[in-house]
Amino acid sequence: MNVRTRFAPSPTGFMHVGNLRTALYAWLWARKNGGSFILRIEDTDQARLVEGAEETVYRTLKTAGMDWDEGPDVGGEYGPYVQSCRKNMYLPYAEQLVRSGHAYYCFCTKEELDERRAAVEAEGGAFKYDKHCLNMSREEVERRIAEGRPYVIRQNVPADGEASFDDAIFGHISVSCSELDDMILIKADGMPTYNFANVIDDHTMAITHVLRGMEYLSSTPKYNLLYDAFGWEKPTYVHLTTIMRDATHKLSKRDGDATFEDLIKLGYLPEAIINYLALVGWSPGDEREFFTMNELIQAFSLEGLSKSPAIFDHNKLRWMNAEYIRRMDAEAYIERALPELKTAGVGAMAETAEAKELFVRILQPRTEVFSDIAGIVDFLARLDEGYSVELFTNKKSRTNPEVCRSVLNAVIPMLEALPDWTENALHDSLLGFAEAAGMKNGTVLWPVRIAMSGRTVTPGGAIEIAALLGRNEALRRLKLGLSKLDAER
RNA sequence: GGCCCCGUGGUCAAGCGGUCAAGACACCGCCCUUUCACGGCGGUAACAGGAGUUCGAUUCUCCUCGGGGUCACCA
Repeated sequence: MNVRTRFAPSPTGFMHVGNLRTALYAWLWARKNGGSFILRIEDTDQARLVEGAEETVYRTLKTAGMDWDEGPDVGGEYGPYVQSCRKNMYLPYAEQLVRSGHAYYCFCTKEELDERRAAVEAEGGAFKYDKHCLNMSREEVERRIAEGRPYVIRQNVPADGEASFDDAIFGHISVSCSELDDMILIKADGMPTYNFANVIDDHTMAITHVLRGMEYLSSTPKYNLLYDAFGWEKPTYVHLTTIMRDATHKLSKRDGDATFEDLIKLGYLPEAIINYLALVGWSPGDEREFFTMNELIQAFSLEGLSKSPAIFDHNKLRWMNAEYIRRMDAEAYIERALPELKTAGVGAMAETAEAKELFVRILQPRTEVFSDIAGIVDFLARLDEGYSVELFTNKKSRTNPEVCRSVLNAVIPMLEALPDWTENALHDSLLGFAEAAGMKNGTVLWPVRIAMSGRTVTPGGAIEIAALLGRNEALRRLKLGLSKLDAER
């Protein structure tokens, strides 16, 4: 079988990660089977169009590493790929259903319907269209159409019997026809509804596997009535579980959950996001966790798809992103980190090859997300001189104000006399002093690092920081630290 | 509310009648160490509840409970 899958977003805004995962699974399934992945834009709701949303879809898919064989921008044999451009294709199919008795014209206005709905709901009932226009004579229908009265075309759902379909992961789903409403196929503006356009498009585009969100699970039996009415072969349905923010809320842009592009801006790597996302709701069945796109294509299977919703775990995404960052080579890392260093105001410190290497060494194992960097290194650009003298006291390093004062008093002139301000020289000098003084390394290095950073937690240690700061600034900070200690006496 | 779907540690998730119920994230402890991080080692922690079926249920069935979805001229 020539597998054809599609991703059919409506251009109503940004692409959240749930959508992206749907696209990913559809893409993987097509690629795994040597089939085609089709991009289709579902813009039948003219009121909800959002400027630029289509480009966002293209951009997101591309940076996520997915390509498409057919779509609005690349064309294809089954075009057009934008539903509004296919507008004229749907009506004939709807009329065919009218002729075969599977659909009918309806002249009830939205206002009338709202009224009836309100009345029924006021009594606690669930409104269902009452087939009010079903038995209108042909002549009457034609007369009204000739008068120019607005109308819709509705599906004529049988009064009884079962509607059902088979889902690749949920199995047989069956619902009684009496539960089903006569859904609108063609709207008053002549546009098809999503429900109808979907059936027509999936069929005319020869889609073999429909991967889409869970929210369509309960309406799919209705679609199948349509397939049966046309006598068409049904695609394989694969309904994907929802990605949740927590146990009771799904992820949504509206509630401030990050979109794919938000995550990219925050400094997440596309490969890490995709890798993580693939694992939310799908398992390869073994213990592997790291996948390249090609490995995902190999490993992907419908059987590995989960039936229950999954909560999006930012924590784990962060961890996975950190893993990807650690695996970058130094060159790629510094290229990505440099802009962050610049915004932190330490770009000038990262100009030489040695300095770059040093930054990579201290930063790469500590970077979970690139946007973290600025906050980690900003102290290098500017010392917050108001730091508390209490920072000098650290039990594990066996320091107290008295010890720190004497260390700094000894170390400042020693470093001033250092011929070369290099990591090696600083290392030998500082550790040599510790040994000579019979102190733990930490006892010497702690006050030096605190004075130079004003922080208890820093990337790298005293030696690295001193090297980065350079002789003048490092000594200035050491002297400042000493004077703070003296002032406390 | 009707209908549909789901229910293994805090989270992801393996399991598909017989397991001491994997693994990962997070958390905790220890080691390494120039703080933190990285790395190494170890630990806490789960089959929602109740009936069945069966020699035997996490696994099959039913009920309860919990959660989600859906009931638009939105997709």
